[in-house]
Amino acid sequence: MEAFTKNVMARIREIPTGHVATYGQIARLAGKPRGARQVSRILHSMSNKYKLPWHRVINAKGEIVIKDSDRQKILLEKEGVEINNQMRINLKKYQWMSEDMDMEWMEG
DNA sequence: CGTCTGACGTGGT
DNA sequence: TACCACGCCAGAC
Repeated sequence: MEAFTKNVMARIREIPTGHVATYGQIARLAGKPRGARQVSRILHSMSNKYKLPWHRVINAKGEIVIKDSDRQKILLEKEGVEINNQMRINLKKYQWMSEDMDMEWMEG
């Protein structure tokens, strides 16, 4: 298994309950800014085996895009994350602000 | 090895 | 805001 893959799993475990992170965010934290797709692959193949909080990872638009979206929606709602009918989450409100993103909210 | 496949991101329209 | 095209790169085969 690649070091990157291990990093990704470690980062996913750091996502706090009640918050979400995007695939790209996890990829950056794990050292590969362009590795978002790999994060999705890792989730798909390892989340079961390694018991990862896979439901806390969504795309950059704040949407749940997987087939089993209802399952993910339920898991997130149990943690207090609001999701609308379009399977969308308010990232401003629920995104996990990890160390590499401390400039995000300075734009205004 | 070479080729294909995504639970994605970004920039252009 | 929504949609499209293209780049990305670890695994499966």
